[in-house]
Amino acid sequence: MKLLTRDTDYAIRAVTCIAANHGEIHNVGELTGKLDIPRPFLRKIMQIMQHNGILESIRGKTGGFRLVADPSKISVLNLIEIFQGPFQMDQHIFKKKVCPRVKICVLKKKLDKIEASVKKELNTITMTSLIENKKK
Amino acid sequence: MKLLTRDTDYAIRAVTCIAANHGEIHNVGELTGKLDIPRPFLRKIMQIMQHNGILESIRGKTGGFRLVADPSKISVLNLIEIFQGPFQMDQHIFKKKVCPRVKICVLKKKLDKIEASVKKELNTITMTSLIENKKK
DNA sequence: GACAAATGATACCAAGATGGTATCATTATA
DNA sequence: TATAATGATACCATCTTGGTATCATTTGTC
Repeated sequence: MKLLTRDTDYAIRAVTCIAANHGEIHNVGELTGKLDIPRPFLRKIMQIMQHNGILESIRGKTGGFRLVADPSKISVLNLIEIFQGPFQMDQHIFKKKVCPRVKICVLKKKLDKIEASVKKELNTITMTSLIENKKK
Repeated sequence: MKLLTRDTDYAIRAVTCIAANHGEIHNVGELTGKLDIPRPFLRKIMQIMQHNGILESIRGKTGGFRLVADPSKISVLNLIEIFQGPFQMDQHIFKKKVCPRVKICVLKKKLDKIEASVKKELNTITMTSLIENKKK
């Protein structure tokens, strides 16, 4: 049960890396080298983040991507939901009928509670919190 | 990121159902009817639990399965690990090189902490805790 | 002993998700 | 006008999930 898929993982790397030099334009070629992510795959990921209001793109020869959202407001949860869809860990549990003596509600409730707490935790991990404070 | 896959889900149903009548032999045909699980799939699941010391099998015409482990000591975590392998939510994160200014350790540590707490919670959900106490 | 009905062991399989690649069009700078 | 960036899409191989199918073996009952 992977919490982060590959694209989310890569996205976190890319965003933190860009956020470290906030305001500057970074192109995929540059990031590919820094982050060791396959270039075409990273391109796709960057485009998705652009569609989702995390990045802004500049086209043309000296183009690239720039952070448009506030890095202190982008959480790991945000990126997970962009790349993996709505966060839910207890899909399709006990939808069908079950042995009558089993308290399905207990399990459902406990799992829901776990889910909520994980979600909350993931939301506190912001991009800023992942960047070194010390200069150099 | 599903916490429980289908087999784990089914296994929980089956075990709780069997545990509700502890000591008795239940065959797959009976459980299939009660639990609404495809028969051959349930058979496979039961066999896996037998291999893992949860159930004991009785062969022959009046055979079936019987609970061999203490239902108060079988947790949802146990079943997850049987069907889904070792519980780890942060596989392959940041294995390769990353932008030097990014604190990869922070993310790793936070995810590890989340994982540990989820694991702990899942371990407290035992089969007994899912069975109705009231007779009938 | 033969039959029926259970499990044991395995092999197979379709659909969807994952982790990418490839291609062509468009934009903008030099 | 050539070059180098992104935009948009289509494609693709592999793995995982959620099963099915088959044949062998065991055991109770007639």
